[in-house]
Amino acid sequence: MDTEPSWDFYRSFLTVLRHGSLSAAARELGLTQPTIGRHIDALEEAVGAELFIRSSNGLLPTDVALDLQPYAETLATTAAALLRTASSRRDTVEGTVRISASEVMGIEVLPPIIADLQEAYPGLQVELSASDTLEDLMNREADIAVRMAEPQQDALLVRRIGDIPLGFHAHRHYLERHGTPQTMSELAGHRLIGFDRQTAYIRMMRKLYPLADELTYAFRTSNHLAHLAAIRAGIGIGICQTGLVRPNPDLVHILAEEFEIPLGTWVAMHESLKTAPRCRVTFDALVKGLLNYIRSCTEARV
Amino acid sequence: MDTEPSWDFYRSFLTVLRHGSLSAAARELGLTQPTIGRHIDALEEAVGAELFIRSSNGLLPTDVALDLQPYAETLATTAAALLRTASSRRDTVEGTVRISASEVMGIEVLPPIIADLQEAYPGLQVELSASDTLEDLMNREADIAVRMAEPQQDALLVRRIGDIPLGFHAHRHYLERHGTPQTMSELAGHRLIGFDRQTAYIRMMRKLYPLADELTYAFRTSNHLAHLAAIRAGIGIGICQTGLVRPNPDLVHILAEEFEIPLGTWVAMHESLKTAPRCRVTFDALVKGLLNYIRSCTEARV
DNA sequence: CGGTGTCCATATAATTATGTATAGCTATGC
DNA sequence: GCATAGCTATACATAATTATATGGACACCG
Repeated sequence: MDTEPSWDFYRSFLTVLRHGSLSAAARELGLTQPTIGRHIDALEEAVGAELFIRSSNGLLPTDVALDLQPYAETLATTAAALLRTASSRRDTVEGTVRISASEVMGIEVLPPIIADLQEAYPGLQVELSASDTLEDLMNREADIAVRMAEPQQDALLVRRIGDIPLGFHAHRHYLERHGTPQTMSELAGHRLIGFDRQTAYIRMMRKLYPLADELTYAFRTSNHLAHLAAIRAGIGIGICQTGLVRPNPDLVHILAEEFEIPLGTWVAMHESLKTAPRCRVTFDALVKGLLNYIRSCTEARV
Repeated sequence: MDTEPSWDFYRSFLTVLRHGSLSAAARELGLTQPTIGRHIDALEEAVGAELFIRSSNGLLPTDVALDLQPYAETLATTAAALLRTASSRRDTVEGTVRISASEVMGIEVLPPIIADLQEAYPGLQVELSASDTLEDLMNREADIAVRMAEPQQDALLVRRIGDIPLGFHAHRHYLERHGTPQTMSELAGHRLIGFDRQTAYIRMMRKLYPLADELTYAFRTSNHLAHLAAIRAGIGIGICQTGLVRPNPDLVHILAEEFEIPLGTWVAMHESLKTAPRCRVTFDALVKGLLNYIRSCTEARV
């Protein structure tokens, strides 16, 4: 180990890995293709291993390169987190805050909450990662996360919001054509919208309502947004948050008395961010907004 | 945010933070003081905040700089981990593996195990971090850790080794002068070696043997090695691993029947490292070596 | 089959970053 | 009170890195 390679080489390495070519990586980083090529050469020289197999239509990563990718990704997220923290003034609510949430929450529930937040703090920029893959708060991939399962890590500031009620819903058009089931067992004859793969709360449902195992589904998707869209399109009967359909009078909550799954909700952020004003106010706004949202879900049922 | 700052600036920033001066950082990195100074200038420019207060005898970090330090430390450990992984050949046992262990384990127990390991694999370099502050396996601060508490994280490959027995020990010279206690209550009149602060197994001891609360101590230290040295020097009666005193016939295990605390022991590494040969063999060697060590502790009692 | 767009590799020129040398400041010790 | 040793800031020459320009390889398509 002669001398440590420039950390910029890691950035070039990761960008090539992501884009699959020197040229594309160069465009991404605002550099030129020969420069990126030299970086990769230098890194290969430094570690004594071939990282890419070059061809005239791109670079193919070797196994070694793939082994290194997670480290390089961590470097990138950490550098981004550092920059976020540094660029926000310490005494005012400014800068960027990165929120992680599930697709459904990020698209259906959070936008109005974030709108209010930004109304109050115009200097605050919000980066929303709406994805069902968990981002790690410990590695600072996100500053704040909305989670549907209790975060286990120490060093996290966690606030439990409550339970979002899930229930069966369908479009009025569908019910007019197929009738409205009055009991769980009547579901059997209906066009049901189901999930592709097992998630935590699907397993919970199967346990609480064993009937679910015997139902047949007309439409299945692993994407919760697609599931919701199917309900809204009148494809059939599906499960979603009761609060999501309330604004639309054409969507009907059915079997409200017979069936409900509570979906626990938490907001979490890293302990050390609680002194950063931009995180503090965002955390508080999410807590307040989600409490309101849950209240609205419950009111809808009455 | 015009263009992202060079990642090398973060390295310079961290080094200045650690050493407190541009000159010292420059020596550390093999660069020169003006270069480091320019890096800091550029980083301050990029983030729009003052990071250090310059004076003629060094640089004093601002609060902003201190906020950023943990991120920079993460960058450094990640870069080091990347380099460790990259520099080890994938098909052979070569390269550097970093082990984290407590001071006592790292100094008293592990060296012979590591010696055997390196006998078998001459190409393997071992970096031992013997410290009682936990290093985080998730952040790759270490590749493998020997822990006296069960690691809780997912994504860790954890192997429980068993219990290392702790007991009261004293030097023969001490016992000749002060007598050998035959019961727990006889400890009251003795010169005892105690701990400064509460650790997990001290709390456990107080629960199992409430007597401990009433004892008075002739010598206290929070450093386990110093505790052990005190026993070896004949200062009095103290607690240590039974296996540590066996090679020395002058050290006597007392109250063996009346008192024993089991110290649970685990070896852990990140799941993703199990395919890296250098980590795999080190993990296995630690497990095997520690199992042997525990066996030797137990035999010593008979 | 030739045109077009993509890619990488290489040589050369322009730019940038770096090292050297030096001056100025502060603390410490004799 | 002066000498020494530590530090930072600046000016300038140099070395290193970068961009530019070009050539060759491969795939796609009419």
